Amino acid sequence: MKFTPDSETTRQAIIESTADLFNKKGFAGTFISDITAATGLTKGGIYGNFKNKDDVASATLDFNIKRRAAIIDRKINTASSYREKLIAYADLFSSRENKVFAPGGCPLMNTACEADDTNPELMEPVSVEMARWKNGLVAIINDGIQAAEFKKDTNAVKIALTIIAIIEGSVLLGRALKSNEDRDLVLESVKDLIDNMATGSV
Amino acid sequence: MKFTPDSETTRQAIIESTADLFNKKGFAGTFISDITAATGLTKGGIYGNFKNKDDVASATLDFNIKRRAAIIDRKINTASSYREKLIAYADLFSSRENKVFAPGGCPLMNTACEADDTNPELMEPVSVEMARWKNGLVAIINDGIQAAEFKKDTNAVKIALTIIAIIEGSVLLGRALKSNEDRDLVLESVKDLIDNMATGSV
DNA sequence: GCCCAAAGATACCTATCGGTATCTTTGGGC
DNA sequence: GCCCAAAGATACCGATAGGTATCTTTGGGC
Repeated sequence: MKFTPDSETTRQAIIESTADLFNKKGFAGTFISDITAATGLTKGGIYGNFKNKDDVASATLDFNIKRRAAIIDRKINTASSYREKLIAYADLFSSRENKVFAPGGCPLMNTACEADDTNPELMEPVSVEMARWKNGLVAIINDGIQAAEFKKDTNAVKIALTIIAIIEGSVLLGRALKSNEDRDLVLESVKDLIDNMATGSV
Repeated sequence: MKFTPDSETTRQAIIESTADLFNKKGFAGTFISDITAATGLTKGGIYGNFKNKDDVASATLDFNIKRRAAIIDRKINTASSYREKLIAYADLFSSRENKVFAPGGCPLMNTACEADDTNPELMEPVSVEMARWKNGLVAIINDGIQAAEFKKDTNAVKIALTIIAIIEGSVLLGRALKSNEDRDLVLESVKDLIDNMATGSV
């Protein structure tokens, strides 16, 4: 049976009800039987809408990445100053808000860890999104420098990467130490970092 | 056939030749066939020395964690001042030295990402080691405060966690962005963090 | 050099993996 | 209300997963 994507709504339903699965259990740890169980469909239903398991996995990863990005972008856009935009990042990932990720944690980190040495196809969108994240932060920082919110001698790329590192690191720490307090404490360092490059600070 | 651990040297050989495998491909992604291929043994040889795949995986994880800790501890102990000890951390994880991890990256991060929602047994040693890492850093910082190397108002736990976060984040960034430059740039922030809490700085 | 315990090889088992071929249902156009 | 395309269910496939039972080799004690 040649693969022809027919029912776009079913396809979307499969993606949505499988997004958490792949994020939690990973690519190798998620089986077609998990997918049929989660969707209530049978193999026929899955393979009528996707070429194979890889295909479901990439669609799902794409969905998780886009959802994450949308949540972040929405919040960032409401902030007025560049400083606030950066602060918003730290808040967004705190245990209080905690709605950036699908259950299972950051899809970028999860996929990077698993696919890195095994699945370049799955790794590619992660690299692309990570670069987008970095560039977005760099742009905010550079704009903030232009607007005299941040010091002129700020290394935008270094700060941008460090913010990402602290955020992702906080997610890892929170999970490994099973501690929201530790996670939130780390995220305060993002604010310190921003305060340090703000004009007016020493 | 009841399991009795017989040949300690074979057992160790299996662990050593499988350590990289599990770290790269993960628990679900590594098969018994991979283990026999890597060791040159047959199933009989494996199952004579290990109860099951879980057993090989935990032994391997334990090995990777201990190896990582040994490399770190050795280097930290050579540093004379507390400040140098902390600086040594950042250097240790830079792309120049790069010998902390088994191929496949940080076993703590890798295992945390995969096992977190699926395998509490495998997750446990990760939590233990992460706590040990945190406590070790906190101790160094507190000692440094006592020795007047660091400011009195330093939040030791926060700095310790942030150092870990930046280090682990740098590993993730390096892999996702396929960039050693970015990875090393992030690690400079660890030094900045230390400089900021050093007495003598503003 | 014989003997025997134990390490490891061989052969085999069941379950389930990803995937496919075919049958059945269903709902919109006429 | 009949017809038909297409969505999805059923039934099946070979390969291989993890694991076990049994055979074979081997080296140390005597």
